[in-house]
Amino acid sequence: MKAKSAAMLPADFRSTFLDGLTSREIETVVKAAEQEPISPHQILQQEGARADRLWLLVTGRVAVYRLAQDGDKVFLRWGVPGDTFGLATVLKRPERYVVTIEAVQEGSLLSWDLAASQALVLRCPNMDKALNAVVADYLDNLIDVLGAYAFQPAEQRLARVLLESARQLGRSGTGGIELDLTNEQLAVAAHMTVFTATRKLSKWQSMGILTKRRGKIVLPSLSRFENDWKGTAN
Amino acid sequence: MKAKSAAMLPADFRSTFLDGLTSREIETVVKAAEQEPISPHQILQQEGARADRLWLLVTGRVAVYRLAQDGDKVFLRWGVPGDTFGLATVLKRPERYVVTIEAVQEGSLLSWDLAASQALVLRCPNMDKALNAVVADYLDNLIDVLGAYAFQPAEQRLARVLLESARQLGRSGTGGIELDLTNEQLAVAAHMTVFTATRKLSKWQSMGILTKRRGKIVLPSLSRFENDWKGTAN
DNA sequence: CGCTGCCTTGAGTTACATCAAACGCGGTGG
DNA sequence: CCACCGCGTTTGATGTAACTCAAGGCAGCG
Repeated sequence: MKAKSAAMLPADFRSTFLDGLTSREIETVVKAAEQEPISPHQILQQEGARADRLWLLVTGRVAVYRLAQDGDKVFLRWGVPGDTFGLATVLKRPERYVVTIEAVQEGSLLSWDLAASQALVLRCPNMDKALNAVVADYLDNLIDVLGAYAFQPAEQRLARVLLESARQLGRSGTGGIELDLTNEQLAVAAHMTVFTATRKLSKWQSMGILTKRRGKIVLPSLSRFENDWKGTAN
Repeated sequence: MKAKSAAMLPADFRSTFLDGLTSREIETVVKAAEQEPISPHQILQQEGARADRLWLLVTGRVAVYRLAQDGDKVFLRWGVPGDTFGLATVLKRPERYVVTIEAVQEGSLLSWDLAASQALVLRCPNMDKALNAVVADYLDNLIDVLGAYAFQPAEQRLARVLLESARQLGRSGTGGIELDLTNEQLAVAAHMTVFTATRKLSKWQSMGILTKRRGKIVLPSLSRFENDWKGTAN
């Protein structure tokens, strides 16, 4: 299905990638895209496979991870509307995906196949810069993850994951910011077992700095949670 | 000191960055550079500081790390001749370094200040692509580090560090590949204490799959070590 | 009203960090 | 040539965060 115009994007749509282009270029780019719905558990790209499309998440949520040699998933980040993936398609040779991406919510994406994306790079002088910005952002983000998550105790990792996730996926509802995440999803994102995650979360709940129902977490507020948590001397 | 020509680079010099440019562009770029010697412990850039130069390591070795909030260093990678740093100078706004880099050996670098590097981006049409390639490489590397080092047991991290380091910094000598690294440097790179590193290394030595003197490790060969180590059922 | 899947709790185990202490290589000066 | 010194290294004892496994509770759905 060919996308007819930029009008198909939500009004408040923000994307690092598109922001790097002129509005005329955005028009061109969006017109060349195919739109496609996605559903939970669908694998959108697989590391090692030939990178044959560049794509942009329009709605929904995806998980970006890498497969360890022993087969389990090393979570890297969430993908939210506006995020661009499959950059290997245009900037690596041989073009192979380096990460695996799986949808975790209903949603939709815009995509460009190999030929189309390479043509766009030639046609739009700002494409290189726009891609640069996207890659640089990912790099920054990963350095943060490595520096701040990877070599810190489980509790701090979990707290950070909660904050980041709340920022990206939180809906504000009665009593604070609601997050649709199961203990297991949090555990994966914070790189720990479900058991450890449960214990920390329970502890926090009994301290009154968050509340939780099955499959849902509610933080009073971002700054509130951050302060409360730091105040508990770990 | 202005660099006079590309002739000042070693004959066998390889750089992902320069490889992305035409030979005419390389000429232009190198002519615009300043050359500077570096010595151990010298801080070449500091995270958070204003990014005011783009630079290329010509000879020597540097360590790239990030400072955690509690002040200790989170090692990210070695930098070797041909590696480019300070990319934030041209591709981030506001331009701030995101990592700290420290020299660990005598050597030299070529650098371009803020104005010069931005001018080069405008003058050389392939700069964007060349920078892209560099950033994409770093991203790949970081994903590897995250996936393979960060969430694996200490022994596997150390083995990987040895292999990577040998590849980058190893000299081949009598009896195999020699590495000038202290236990402490290895420990930092593999994110563990010196004690743990010592124990693992001693174990391997007593198994006969490597030898070590003070400040030096000798691996029989890359593939040999890799196989031997895997064969020991961890 | 029972079933299924998420969640919780506890007990046992392990890998690794921490700390204290001593060893020995390799340089330096007598 | 020997005595010394300092730093990189080694070893052991101890503590602990987090994983594993087993079992049971409970929410929400049919």
